[in-house]
Amino acid sequence: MMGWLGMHYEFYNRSVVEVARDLLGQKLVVGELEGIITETEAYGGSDDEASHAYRMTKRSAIMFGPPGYTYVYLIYGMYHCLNVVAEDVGQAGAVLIRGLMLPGKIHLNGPGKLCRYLGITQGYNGIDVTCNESLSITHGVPVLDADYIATPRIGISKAVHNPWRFVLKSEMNFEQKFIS
DNA sequence: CGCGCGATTGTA
DNA sequence: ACAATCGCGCGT
Repeated sequence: MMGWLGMHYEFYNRSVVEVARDLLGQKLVVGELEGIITETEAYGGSDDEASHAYRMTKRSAIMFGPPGYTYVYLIYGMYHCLNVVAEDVGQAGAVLIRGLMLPGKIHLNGPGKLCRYLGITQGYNGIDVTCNESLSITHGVPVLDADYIATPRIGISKAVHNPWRFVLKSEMNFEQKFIS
């Protein structure tokens, strides 16, 4: 395919923590909607108790498969979460997309709100984002080391200390406007 | 086959 | 703080 600006297989075929970090600033395109990824989290395999792929199950099997595929799951019976599989085949890993900045400064903070706005449901599970029309990830804005922070992951009860959540600093400022 | 819980969010 | 809401995973 000529003129394809999307991230390639090799981009996702790396350490899931690196992929999570490097997805910051990239552009997520879903149908007619698009936005810059502002927040991610890395989830691993048998070494990560907080991950669905801590053990291989029917649901988490896709996290063991080839990188670059979507992993969409239902959480709390009412919200969906969008992930992109990382690491090589046989090595589990996926990046949770937690924040998106749309044109017009519309900020989707939170994985559930993000999927609800974009219309992402279970039908988006198992899509190869490196060659798909309805959902793709392309080059966005440059992100320097000084532009993001790493923190512990949100909403988990195990492996709580791993600093595998990545947030663009501009989003941190954005969030802080709503405190107090 | 039954049961508890979760990578969340909006409301009180 | 807490309810909403349901499919998955694990134990029986």
